[in-house]
Amino acid sequence: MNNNQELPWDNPRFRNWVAVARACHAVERALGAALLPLDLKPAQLDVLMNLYRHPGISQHDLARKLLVGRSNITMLVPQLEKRRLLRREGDEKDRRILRLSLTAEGEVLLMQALKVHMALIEKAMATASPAECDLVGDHMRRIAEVLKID
Amino acid sequence: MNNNQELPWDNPRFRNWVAVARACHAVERALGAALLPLDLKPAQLDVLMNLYRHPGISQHDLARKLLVGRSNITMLVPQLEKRRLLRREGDEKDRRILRLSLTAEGEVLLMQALKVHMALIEKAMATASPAECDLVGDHMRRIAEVLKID
DNA sequence: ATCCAATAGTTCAAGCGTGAACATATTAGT
DNA sequence: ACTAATATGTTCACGCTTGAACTATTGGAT
Repeated sequence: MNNNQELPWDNPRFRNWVAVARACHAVERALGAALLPLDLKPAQLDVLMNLYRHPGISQHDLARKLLVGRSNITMLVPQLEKRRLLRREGDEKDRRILRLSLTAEGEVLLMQALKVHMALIEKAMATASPAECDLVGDHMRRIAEVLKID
Repeated sequence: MNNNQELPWDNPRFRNWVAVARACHAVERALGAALLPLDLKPAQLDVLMNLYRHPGISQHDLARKLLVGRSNITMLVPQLEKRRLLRREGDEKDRRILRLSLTAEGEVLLMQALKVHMALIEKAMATASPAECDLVGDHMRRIAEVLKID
């Protein structure tokens, strides 16, 4: 078995990306555990966060922002609607579109969940200086750009 | 609705972490698409990569390295075993343990998959200098450390 | 020796995410 | 106006991952 190609583990970019993926995975798991008391999944929190930032967003746009399929939103939204965490209203101009927004209840739960999320991220990111932190963020935004995400 | 807590979006650490999570998600999806021709899922590639680096690893240790449940490995391994990509041998000293290792076939497929993976990572990471890249990697390894991963 | 706790792996039911196929509504071309 | 293409959301079957309950094996305590 002759290595006629460079082995990925010898490549700094590859090794560093693996570290990124592992850290991401670890944080995701920790977040899932930390949110258990609120009976909220990370994916559901992502929805609430986006509704807070973009009230009245359509399901289609929400799916694009979350990098998931449209059908996923269809499955996700009714759960949150039943729990009165969000509202779903048909657009008057375009009757294909359903516009989503947080209820007061949803906003309250979101704030509780954000405290948990923030605490976790603080703990994880505290090991780097603000400047390093920004550098990491800039790099990641560039990656998302390269892979054509808006 | 009075903001008696700092909003996460005002916190650089939080915003930057969100960028990390999004980039990770984007790369994962891109990798899944790029591996389709090889009929290999990212999770399966992770297994093959770990077997290459740690031949004879037990299923339990593999699960810990991949940050997944033990049962996940139980479901994952037989598929790869049927495709003759890996071998599964009982430990002689401890008959509870099944030791996994790549077959020659598995190693060939792994190398093909790594070419695909490398190309994607190169494309993503190329937007940063080697020094920045290492800084990102170091930060992420520290995060994994904080969240107690070995 | 015997018993008990810890460890490795498996099984199973439940939940999540996906893409393809579909229904409905809108827009553009002619 | 009529038709075709496009856009939004839903349904459904499939595969992945999980955690709890289970079996088998090992090691240590008494």
